Amino acid sequence: MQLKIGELAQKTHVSTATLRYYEQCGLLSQANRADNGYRYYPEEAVQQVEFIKKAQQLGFSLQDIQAILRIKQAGQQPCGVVKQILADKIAQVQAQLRHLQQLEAELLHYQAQWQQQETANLGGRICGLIEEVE
Amino acid sequence: MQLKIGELAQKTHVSTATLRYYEQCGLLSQANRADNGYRYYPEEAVQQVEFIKKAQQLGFSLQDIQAILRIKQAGQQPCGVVKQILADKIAQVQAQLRHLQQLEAELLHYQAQWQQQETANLGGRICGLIEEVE
DNA sequence: GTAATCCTTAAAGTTAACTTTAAGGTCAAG
DNA sequence: CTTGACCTTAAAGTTAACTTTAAGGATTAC
Repeated sequence: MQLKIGELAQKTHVSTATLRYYEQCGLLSQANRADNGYRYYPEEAVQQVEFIKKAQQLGFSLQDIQAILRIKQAGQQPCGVVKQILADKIAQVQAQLRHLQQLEAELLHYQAQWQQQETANLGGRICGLIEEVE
Repeated sequence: MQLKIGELAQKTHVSTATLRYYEQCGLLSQANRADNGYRYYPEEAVQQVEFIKKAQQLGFSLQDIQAILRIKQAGQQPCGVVKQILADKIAQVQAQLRHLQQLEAELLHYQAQWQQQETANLGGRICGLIEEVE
């Protein structure tokens, strides 16, 4: 069951233009072409696009993702270069995790602080911020 | 001890052009001006710039960071709107944490798998990836 | 006092990741 | 057999977050 580009677009919620762009960037290479020139994608393309989107949400650039995809696709015969890329990526992810956890703690702290104030004495005071929120 | 823009730039490893740009975006407002027009920053500006950089590394846009800064600066009199922004931000951060943890697990899995192969039977085989690495 | 270094602004240029436009070929329905 | 939805490419436009350039005034070092 091969997918035309529009079908892949629908399934992944990514525009056809973006899919062609990903191909151009080397993130999505395996589209077979029919005689009329149409691209036909295998089912796995759906997971691949979803992976790209997820990785992007985590703050990776398309170049980063290309490197990660190479790692994933290698699967069987890795070499030193690729291992190094993977080790770097893991270190980055772990650093990011630590920072995010710290930010989470900070934000939760503010939330808790405000919850307290709410239940305390803020009778009819106006929030000085509303005007600045666009 | 007020800092000139170049001094703030040195302390934060952010270019003077970027600092002016942040001011223009409303992320850095409190620079006092001397008679000659020079900006003079209070010491706290250093933490503020560092916060911006950290948040950025976590994948927040300058707009996001503006919203977070408002939350932090509010500190005392929050209102419903701001609380909502904070709650959203916490949810986002937590979702991001979950995804990152999953990615970490995946990458660690590949790393472990490869380590095993290494110690096994890969006698003199060439890594099929090297050519593809640009 | 003059050269190097720092500051000012406004505006143009850059890169990533797209989106939009233009100009055209293909296919399925009526 | 033509209309509308889908596909093709190449190229130009967009947005965020900067950087660079240009033109000029202020400060510091000798």
